[in-house]
Amino acid sequence: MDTTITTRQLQIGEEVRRLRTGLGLSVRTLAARAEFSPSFISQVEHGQVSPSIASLERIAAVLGVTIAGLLAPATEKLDAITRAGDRRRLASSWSKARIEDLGASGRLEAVIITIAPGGRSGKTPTSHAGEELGIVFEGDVSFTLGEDVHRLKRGDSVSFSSETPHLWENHGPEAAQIAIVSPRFTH
Amino acid sequence: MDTTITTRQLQIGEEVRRLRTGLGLSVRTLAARAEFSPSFISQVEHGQVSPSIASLERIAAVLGVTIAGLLAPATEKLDAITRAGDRRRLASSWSKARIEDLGASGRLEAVIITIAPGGRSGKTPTSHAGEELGIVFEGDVSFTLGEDVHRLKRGDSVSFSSETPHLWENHGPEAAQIAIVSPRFTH
DNA sequence: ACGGTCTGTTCATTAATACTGTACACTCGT
DNA sequence: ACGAGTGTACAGTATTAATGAACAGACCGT
Repeated sequence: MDTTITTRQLQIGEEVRRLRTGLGLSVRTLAARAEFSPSFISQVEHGQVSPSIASLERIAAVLGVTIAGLLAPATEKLDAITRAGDRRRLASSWSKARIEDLGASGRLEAVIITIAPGGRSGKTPTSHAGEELGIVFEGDVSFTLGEDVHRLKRGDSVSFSSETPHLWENHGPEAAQIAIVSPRFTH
Repeated sequence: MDTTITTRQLQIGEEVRRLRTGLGLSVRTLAARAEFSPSFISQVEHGQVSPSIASLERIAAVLGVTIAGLLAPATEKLDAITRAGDRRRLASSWSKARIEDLGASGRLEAVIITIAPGGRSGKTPTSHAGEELGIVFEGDVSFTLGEDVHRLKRGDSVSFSSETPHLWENHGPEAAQIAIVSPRFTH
């Protein structure tokens, strides 16, 4: 037989089961709605098969998620509140800035950055994988994105691919704060 | 033959091709590294096959992304700035609240909600698929999450699974603002 | 005790299709 | 004109996804 079971298949299987039981569905009813045999669903949940995208999609549809929802299962530390005065401080290479964690649970990762006057995220714009959404929480900042420099004020937001070279700076006389959120794609 | 081509398969194919050409790889070299035939890679890129998870993972590994990166490809409208006074207003069923778009590009979706005194997100806590990260931008709000009610002030943040019943309320005398970010899993 | 009906799992068999191999058409340097 | 690169088309097969039947256990009412 030699049924090879990979980690990812197990991961998907666990997520399917978690969602199915959460919806109060039995293996048979899920199978019926997705038009599969019950045994197949069981095998999927045990990671014994490597379903095709098309098959997974039919299963995901019944569970009310997209296929990506099955493949990037949320980490467990959800439902957490972080008080403004009680944030975990993160190490950083920024000059004159403090980076604090807003909770990196689930599929999102968020930090809030306090930049002292004259502080910036680096000497030159940086470029890395991923994507970011920034909201200016306090103060005035100048934000370099690619070729352009934007002056952002409280309430302004920016959504960009992290591959575009970017740089945050605080030229103003007072401390500025920006909240930055990015999607997690940890395996 | 009757080769059925689904939208999702095309989507994956386009993403594979985008990543491959971005890395300067030819169909043959990608095939060799992932240990597939060139024709198979071509078929995948054209959405003519529905590869198994295991196969897709081998391809994703060569391309330097996770499988979720292939399945939840970013939408194109990236690198956009939204000014505080220039946000697109969204329709909502909230009472005494204004919901504005912060840009739903890429894999993130963000809104900022202004709740008038006495306003709330609904009569009872709602529960739906997904996940949210909220940051109180202005004012005091009370936030119900499951059984607990939390009083949140400016700068406080909360990260939770949308499946947990939740409700936003503004009991204070002044308008409150919260920014909410969630990962997109739109097909 | 007894059916009856639900639950999920195992495993050999098969029907489907993922994947291959070969052939093709095309562009680019030499 | 050749060789070496590019990507694509298509018929075939070998893999395996998916099935079906039979299984053991839990629960219910009679």
